[in-house]
Amino acid sequence: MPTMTAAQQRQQAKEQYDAFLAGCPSRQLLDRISDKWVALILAALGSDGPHPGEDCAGEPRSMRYSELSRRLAGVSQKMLTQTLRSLERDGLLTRTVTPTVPVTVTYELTELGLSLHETIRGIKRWAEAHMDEVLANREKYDAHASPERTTDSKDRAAGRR
Amino acid sequence: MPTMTAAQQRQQAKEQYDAFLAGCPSRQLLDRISDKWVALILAALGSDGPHPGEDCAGEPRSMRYSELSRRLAGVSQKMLTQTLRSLERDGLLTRTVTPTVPVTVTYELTELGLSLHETIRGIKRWAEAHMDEVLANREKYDAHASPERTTDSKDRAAGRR
DNA sequence: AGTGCCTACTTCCCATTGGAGAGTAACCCA
DNA sequence: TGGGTTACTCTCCAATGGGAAGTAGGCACT
Repeated sequence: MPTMTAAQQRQQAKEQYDAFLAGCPSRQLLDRISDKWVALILAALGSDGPHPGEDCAGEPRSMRYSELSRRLAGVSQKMLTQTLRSLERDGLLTRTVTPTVPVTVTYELTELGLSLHETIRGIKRWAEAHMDEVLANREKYDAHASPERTTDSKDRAAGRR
Repeated sequence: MPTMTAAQQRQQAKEQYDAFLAGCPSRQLLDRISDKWVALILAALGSDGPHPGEDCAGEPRSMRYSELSRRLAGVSQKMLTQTLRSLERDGLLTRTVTPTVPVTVTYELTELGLSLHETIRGIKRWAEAHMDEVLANREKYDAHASPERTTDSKDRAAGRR
């Protein structure tokens, strides 16, 4: 068996942490929320204008599947269905089927979903306020990293442990 | 040739939207933030206690690679490195290399990263406040969906298979 | 009656993503 | 000189997600 001392520690720490993770619902939710499309669907149903200028139209309303599909056109139908189902499962939105001429399925935020939407709006605001800053940093980083590697040669005098 | 009228509309809408997406930095940032590990790294560097009880230890501090790796043990080394790099690129944290005996690399939130962390903390709070509710909804949904399909008789018109 | 199109999915296929784990460079200690 | 450290990097492989096509129920038109 190959010796492992540091790796062992790491493994141990990991198992402890994993156990903690399994029991930590806030972490589970964080993962759920961190889904790429959840935020967009919430934003759409919460009636945030998709345009950065208008922060929010304010009134959340129900939308049909096709309407959502149009609004978040980047999403595949598969993902849209999947995400909507999981959000319904979590009680963040309701799915209503009306047997009209062509079936009509509408989705609407619940109170719970609405409260999450409010929270997420904070992130949207942050993004709008700081995106140019981030973009600038990104460009600077790319420009600097290409010619010379990330190698900083300035701190060369420190031999301690 | 196969005719497509509704599909055509959809495609058109999609292209319009995609064009919009490309030009919308807030959306780009949303995607970046929605990364599974970004929030966790920010939380770690922002010194949120990993335990749900203690909301936040308050003072953000710099951490070494190995320390982060231990703290977010669920993350693979690859992902950790990758995510840290992208966050550095965006100017959300700084990476400092000290050529000690074994190299020491420390990561620290910038002011920008700190402000984002504050925003994300709101989500953490939401998760902690509502997770039990979500969990309850989820169970109810699963319990109801298992014996009979989601089919509420009128769902039948929706055409599932 | 038959053809065609509608909505809201579902299914198949394949490219990309992410995890596990081993390997690497530079350096010290015994 | 061999082992051990940190912070990565690389390779292999399974899972995820997108694109496109298929499907079910049903009306409208001919």
